[in-house]
Amino acid sequence: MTTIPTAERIAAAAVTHFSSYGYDASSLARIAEAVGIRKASLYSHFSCKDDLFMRVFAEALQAECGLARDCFAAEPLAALPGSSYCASLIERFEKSEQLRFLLRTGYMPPPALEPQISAGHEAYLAQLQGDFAERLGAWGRGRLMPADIELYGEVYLGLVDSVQVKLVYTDARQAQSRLQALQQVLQDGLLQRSGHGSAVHE
Amino acid sequence: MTTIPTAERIAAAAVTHFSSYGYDASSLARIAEAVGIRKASLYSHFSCKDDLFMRVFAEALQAECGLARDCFAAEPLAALPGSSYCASLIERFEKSEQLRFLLRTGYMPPPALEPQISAGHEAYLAQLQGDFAERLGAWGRGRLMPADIELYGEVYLGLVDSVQVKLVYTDARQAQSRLQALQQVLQDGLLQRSGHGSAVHE
Amino acid sequence: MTTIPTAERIAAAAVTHFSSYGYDASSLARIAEAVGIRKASLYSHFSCKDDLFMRVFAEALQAECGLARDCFAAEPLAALPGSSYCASLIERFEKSEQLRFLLRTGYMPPPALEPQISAGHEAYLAQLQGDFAERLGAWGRGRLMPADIELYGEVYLGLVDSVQVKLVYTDARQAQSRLQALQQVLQDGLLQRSGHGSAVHE
Amino acid sequence: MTTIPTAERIAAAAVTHFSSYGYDASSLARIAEAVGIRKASLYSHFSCKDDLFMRVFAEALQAECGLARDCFAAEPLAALPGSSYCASLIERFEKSEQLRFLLRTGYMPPPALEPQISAGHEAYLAQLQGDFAERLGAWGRGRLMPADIELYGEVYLGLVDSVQVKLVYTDARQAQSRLQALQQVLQDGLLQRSGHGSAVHE
DNA sequence: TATGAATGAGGCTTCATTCAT
DNA sequence: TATGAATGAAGCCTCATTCAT
Repeated sequence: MTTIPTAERIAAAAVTHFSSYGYDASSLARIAEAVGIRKASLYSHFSCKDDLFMRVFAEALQAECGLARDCFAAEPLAALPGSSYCASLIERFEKSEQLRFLLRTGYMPPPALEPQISAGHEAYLAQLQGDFAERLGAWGRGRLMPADIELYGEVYLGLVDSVQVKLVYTDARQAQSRLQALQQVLQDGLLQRSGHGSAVHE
Repeated sequence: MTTIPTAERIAAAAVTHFSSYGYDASSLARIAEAVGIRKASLYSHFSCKDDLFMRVFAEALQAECGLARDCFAAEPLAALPGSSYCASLIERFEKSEQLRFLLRTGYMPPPALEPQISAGHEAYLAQLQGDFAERLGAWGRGRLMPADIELYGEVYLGLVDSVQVKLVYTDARQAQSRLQALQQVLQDGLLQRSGHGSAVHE
Repeated sequence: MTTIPTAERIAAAAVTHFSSYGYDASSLARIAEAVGIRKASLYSHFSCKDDLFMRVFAEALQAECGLARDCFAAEPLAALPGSSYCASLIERFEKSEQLRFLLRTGYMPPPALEPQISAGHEAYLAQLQGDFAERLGAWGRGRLMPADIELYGEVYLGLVDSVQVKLVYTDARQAQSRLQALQQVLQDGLLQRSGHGSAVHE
Repeated sequence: MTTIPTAERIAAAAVTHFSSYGYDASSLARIAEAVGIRKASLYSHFSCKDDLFMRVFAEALQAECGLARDCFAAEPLAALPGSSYCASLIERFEKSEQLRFLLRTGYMPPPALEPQISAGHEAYLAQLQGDFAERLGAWGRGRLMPADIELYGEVYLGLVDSVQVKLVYTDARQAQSRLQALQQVLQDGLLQRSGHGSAVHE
């Protein structure tokens, strides 16, 4: 029987609120209420609202980076590179408050925190691109030129953004059909460039 | 010598503030100050903050829909369908407060206004998809199957989302390279499906 | 086909609002809205809120005084003095916005208007007492002493206040039963003092 | 040396203001000022203006009910039933802010609070009537019929209302003469009905 | 007579934060 | 670690009133 540390419960409540209402419309009073403590008690764990926000952001980002890495690592060589992670995104979106928080508050962070948020986001995207490139290299078995790898890396990031937008805007179902469409075109292009005949299927 | 009506000046200031700080962090006091009137005077023109927000949103959306339509209408038949509009997006983003407002506040609208915002956004996307499909049909000269048109319509929306995200997140330069990458793949696919040889260029 | 002058329509709307919400909670904006004109137009008819209030108050008071006078004048000599007016109060209360206004805003007038309101109210009560005394003299056919007439005049005002309070607080039905109880006792006393035997009825 | 808790000082200031100006014309800013704290500090003790109002109302009502009960309990059996409480009302009115608040804000409570206010008021009246009836039974030594007791209960409430109205409207002196007049008639009636000869005095 | 626009004052309420306990 | 109380700043909005048209 372990009790969850207060700081963690605060972070969890914060994720929920920031994700639902954004930074400005989330009030420390309501977060405290959700945790079941008084407003002033928050300051025993976090120095200010920004601190709380940045900690949950960093946590969520790190978690996402870890999951992404795992997805890429576990992906079969023959699979369309990066497809596991996209599937994972869609699958997790409705279950994971943390993921929703990450995607929703990436847009329009409080101006004061923008630099750190952006830096974190870029690191995440860089990792994705790197993982994808590595995977793509293996998938292409040397038949893809560096320029192709770079091109498709960019395309892959666009695909991820697009899926994320669809998740945030609408829902998992529509994100799924968008993913399929984009992956179809991505795959067609890759097969063509990697010298496969047009008859080769996924 | 015409003077700009106060209501329009308010709307303009509102677009600036909402675009820069978001709905919650934009205060009517500062908007009034930017216009050069007193806070209470706003209420001679708008019934409340939400009303002001929705009006500038509707205006921005309508303007964007009009510009999109114009782009598609003026696009050469041989051009990659929808490329004019994407170019227009990137070109206008840094100049047009209204466009920035539209893209930035599409994400995380105030919960109370979410339904109307979403409805507007969906209409915009539907128009884009319709215009693209029509253009694509003409471009393909009957060699594209309906399923292809549908597939690439979805892909085109993904491309637009992706470019918009890149604009909002980072800047026009990165949005431009992403656009090029995605258009490259889009074009490759279209050429292949429409039976053009690989030598055929846009 | 005659049109009702705007000033009268304003007064009518004002009576409704003041009666329902009191002076402070009644806003000129909503009164204007009820009339179907703009707020500023009110000032073409009344110089300020207090002026409007005092005019409808004076009107209501005058109307009530007139009705009271009529009630007393038309009352059969044998009737319990003042009973007609009390019956009239109860009967009119639910139909007459003006009466409700008078009774409700008599209590707690805006401090600035208190002197005038009080003066008006006292004049109304004085008239009631005078009319009652005259009627009572006739009813008693000289068998009541001046001290009795004075005593019962006070009692009658108490009865009226009490009925009015019951109307304002609760409803006509309860005001009716209170009236009956008080009149019973009033009558018993009068009969006794005027030397009637206990068999004499109203 | 005990310090008065802030919440109580707020309540006291609120009673003063509500009693003097009514609900709408009383501002939290001025109440806070009277207490010597900042406006925002009020919210450490009361959740909103209505909450503050209802709390002081409940307190005042409870106090009044207690005092009424005490008056009836301490009243000599031979005294005119309920006369002690009426005397107490008149005596306290000018000294007790709480009593003035209760009587003044019973009329025209803020519409949103009307139900609770009314319920409280009715409970108070019911208690009065009950206490009076019990006292009257003892006073009559079995010579009063139940119908008489009921009749005079209603009359007593009318008497109380009438005295309260006179207190609120005018002053203690006039309330006193009204009380005397009404009590005279009440007593006359009771003596007659309880079979006392006309020579029996109070 | 009517009104659109403007305004100073002020309404209630919430905010993040501090501090003594 | 937790909290009750306090607070300055700021939030949105409504008020009665004025004035030029």
